[in-house]
Amino acid sequence: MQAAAGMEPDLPARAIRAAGLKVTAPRLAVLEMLRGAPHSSAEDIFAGIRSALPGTSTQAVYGILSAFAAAGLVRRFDPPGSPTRFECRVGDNHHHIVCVRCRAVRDVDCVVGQAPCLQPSDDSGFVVFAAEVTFNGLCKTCQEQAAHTEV
Amino acid sequence: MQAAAGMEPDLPARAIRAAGLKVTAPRLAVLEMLRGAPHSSAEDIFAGIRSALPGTSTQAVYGILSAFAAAGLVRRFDPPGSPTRFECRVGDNHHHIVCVRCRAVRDVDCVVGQAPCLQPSDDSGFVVFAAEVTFNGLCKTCQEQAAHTEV
DNA sequence: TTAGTTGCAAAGGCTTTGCACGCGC
DNA sequence: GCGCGTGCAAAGCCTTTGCAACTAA
Repeated sequence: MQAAAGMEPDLPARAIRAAGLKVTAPRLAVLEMLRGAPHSSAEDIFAGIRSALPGTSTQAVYGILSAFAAAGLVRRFDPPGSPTRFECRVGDNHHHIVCVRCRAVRDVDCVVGQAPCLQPSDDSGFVVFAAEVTFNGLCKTCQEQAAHTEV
Repeated sequence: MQAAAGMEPDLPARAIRAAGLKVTAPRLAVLEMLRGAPHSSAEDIFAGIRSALPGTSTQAVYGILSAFAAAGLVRRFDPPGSPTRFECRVGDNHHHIVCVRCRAVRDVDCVVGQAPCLQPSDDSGFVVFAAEVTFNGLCKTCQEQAAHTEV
């Protein structure tokens, strides 16, 4: 978000249009929210844009996110046991660490490099499009708290 | 765990008891069903054991599966967009290919070997317990059908 | 103008929770 | 006998669907 003179490139609007979708206020709000807060759930986004666009409903957010995901504008991510998250980073095949305690999500790049685990040892006739890697762990904060709890 | 004369080893019962859980008819049925049909959902299992144990309810199945998962007897697997699946294979870190069309699930071992992608490039202070790798693809059958449909 | 989007309402699927009865140990 | 596990009922959360009004193009 760089202030500029005259006409801004307005990246979000361009991205939406480039994806073949119409540019609307709710869509802009959703995309900008997602740029600022990756790994947001539909509910998070709804809460985040509610103040700016009071008329927008949860279902509208779901619809927008579905449209974005279908257009390849955002990527879905389903952490086990919590609602679907969305993020803007698409194209690069990064993965996620999820804290099993506080559900925090963090991006990580795979050790292997560009195309990480895209090659299963035995494809069994499957054609593989993409690989989702989810690391389950404990974030730093939760490690400390868990040490105190001492289960 | 060697087969013995006279008394059957009764693996499922032993496994349940070894996990510190009481052995009951529904639990045996669930575990045996899972041995024969890996990647079953709670609903699948419910349907599978209903004939043998008509009194067992869906909620009971959920409870049993939760207890098994907590005891490390079974492993949960959440394919994006479909209900949670369960499987008996635990300990070995195998992964899954999911057909995006028919939702079929297949086990695969990772290319890397024993501890596949357990080492994220940047752990950010996280302690990683496990890595879930999910390959999204198209199974052989769906490939052929998709070729005809020709989207 | 025209097609795509939004708003509103409602339903749907999957899963969890609460409490009394029953069974394994 | 004791305590865990089950059965039954109900609610909960997340998400999708349907239709009318609206707005971007």
